[in-house]
Amino acid sequence: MDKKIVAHRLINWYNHHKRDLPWRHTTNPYLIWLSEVILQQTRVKQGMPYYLAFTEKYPTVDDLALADEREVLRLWQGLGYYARARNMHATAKLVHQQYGGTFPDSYAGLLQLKGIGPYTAAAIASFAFREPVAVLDGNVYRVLSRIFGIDTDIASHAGKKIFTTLANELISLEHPDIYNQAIMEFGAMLCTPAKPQCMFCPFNDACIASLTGRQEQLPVKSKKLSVKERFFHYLVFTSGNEIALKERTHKDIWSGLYDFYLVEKDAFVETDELLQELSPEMAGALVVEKKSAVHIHVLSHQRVKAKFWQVAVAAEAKEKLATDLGLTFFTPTETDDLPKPVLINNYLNEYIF
DNA sequence: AATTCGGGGGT
DNA sequence: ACCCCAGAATT
Repeated sequence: MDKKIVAHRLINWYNHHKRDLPWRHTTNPYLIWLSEVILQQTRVKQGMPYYLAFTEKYPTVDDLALADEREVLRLWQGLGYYARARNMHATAKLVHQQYGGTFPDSYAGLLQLKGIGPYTAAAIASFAFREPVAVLDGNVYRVLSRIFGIDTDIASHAGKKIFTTLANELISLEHPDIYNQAIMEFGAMLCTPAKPQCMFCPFNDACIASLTGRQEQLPVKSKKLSVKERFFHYLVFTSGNEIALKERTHKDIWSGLYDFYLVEKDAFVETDELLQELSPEMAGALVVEKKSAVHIHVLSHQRVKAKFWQVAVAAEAKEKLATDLGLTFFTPTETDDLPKPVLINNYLNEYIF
């Protein structure tokens, strides 16, 4: 396949089939950055409402910089990979305070910012500043591996180098922004992981994968994901209409979010055992009101099995319990304003509110 | 180079 | 049940 025709065919296909997406109507680096961070490992359909919410609440990088991090995480709630939101907020503050609200205007400059890696730097540099640097995302790996029949492992150092070099040979110097949009859109809409639409593909006369029937074998990705199983015992302490929550600050899933008092064990144990272990002298002041079934919450790398015990706390024991266990009691309104994992939010909606 | 970070959707 | 998604940071 002649490398010079690839960009032309991709752009031609794109001009006829592209979706109308809001971040394609701007060259504002802030809006492009926002969309790219949201879309990291996230489908357009899932990210779209978040993009609309963030652009409405924080129209400029300065607005985002001045926001409280908890508020940013709350708006991010449900999107996952919460470090993205924390890094995004940190970068907003840096751009606001150090750069006067103006983003770096080059790939190299963007790459220095928290939460901006090779992909996102290339995306912003090309879309906002028309810098001819090729994006490498899951779509690009798939499209290029198939058209050129490259079976080098895309997770390996050698693979990344091969694809990076190839992508930067293909990029249109006249329209680097459109080329980058086009190849990703092509991968997302036509050259899909399963059942690609080869019948309608502008490369079906030359695509190595199509000609050899290896569409489903490419790209080659060596990855084995070990899924760990975890057992969470959540003690949902209530006092009147208030609920006790705790910020997750350790290095684990859901860092920065709020959940209930958590006891993790290698397997489920009984309620009595749990409360005795917690505080033998206070067990009498605690009344287990509800016990939930097992909620299985699936993450890409963990299977969390959670049981919830709703425990009423006697008024005289409330302060000591909160102090001893590092909890804070919140009203329903306050609770709603806190960022929480989907597992916790679901429980609250189902059993409390 | 391998792990760790969510949650949703497609097959 | 398994795969992927406009990846990045950490070890």
